[in-house]
Amino acid sequence: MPEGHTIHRLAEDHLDRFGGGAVRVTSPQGKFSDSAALLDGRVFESVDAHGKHLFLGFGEDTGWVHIHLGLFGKVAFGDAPAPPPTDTVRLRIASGTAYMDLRGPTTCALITEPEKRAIHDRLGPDPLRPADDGEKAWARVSRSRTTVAALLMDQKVIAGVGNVYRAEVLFRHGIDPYRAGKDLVRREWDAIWADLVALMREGVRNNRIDTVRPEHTPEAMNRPPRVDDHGGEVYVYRRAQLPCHLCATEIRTAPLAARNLFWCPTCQRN
DNA sequence: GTAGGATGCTAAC
DNA sequence: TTAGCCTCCTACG
Repeated sequence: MPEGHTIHRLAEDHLDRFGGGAVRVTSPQGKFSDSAALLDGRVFESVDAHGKHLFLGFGEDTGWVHIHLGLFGKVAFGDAPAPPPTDTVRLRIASGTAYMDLRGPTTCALITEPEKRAIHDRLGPDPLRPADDGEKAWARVSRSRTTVAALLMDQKVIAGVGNVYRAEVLFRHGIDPYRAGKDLVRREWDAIWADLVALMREGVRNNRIDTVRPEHTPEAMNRPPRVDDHGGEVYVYRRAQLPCHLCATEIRTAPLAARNLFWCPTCQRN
């Protein structure tokens, strides 16, 4: 379930469980064995998250574990004692009280501080990083002929937004996903950025994506709650052919930048 | 049992 | 633009 909120939540959860203590590090599946051996027994010092990239810090001399979950990567936490790992566990970190298993990541690698910096440098501002703001993103969006739906998925433009947040934030602002970035006005972008900050912070808090306003919840509208493994309450994501919560128009879907875009053709005409 | 899809991204053409 | 990567789960025979 990896959009930016998941990664920032994982950073917090790792720090809570392992921060400041020595940990056992293994790679039952084998692909991270050499680095795991290097890290085993060291102190878990710090965490960082930028967009969909997670960094686990083991100190200046040792470096960072760089994790990117990709589409199917998953982290599972549990209490000690850790059970025998299954053979798909790429990385296991364990302390006296807790363990975590990482499966199926696109990236799990031990990197240096300069390598970490290079990753930050190629990522755009992240609505979940307190020091970031939408200014640099606006500079790119406002000059681009690319559709706003594609720009929101471009991690060089804005880091952490994925297919759910892109669809939902465009719906919440009534914006036609196919508009070119350069046709947006400043006020629209500022509103999108501010909304992403709020939505994604709530996503970190709840560990899932909810985007419907209080007046549009299932209880408020007297409709059944969403039944979907994704879990959250949303307006359009994966609701193709279902009626829009606000206007009852059929939600549409189409591939855009190799992913399925969802939108309401009636509500999103701006 | 098999196929296909999923909240992602990159390298190669 | 496409294939490829990595895992898990559902739908369909």
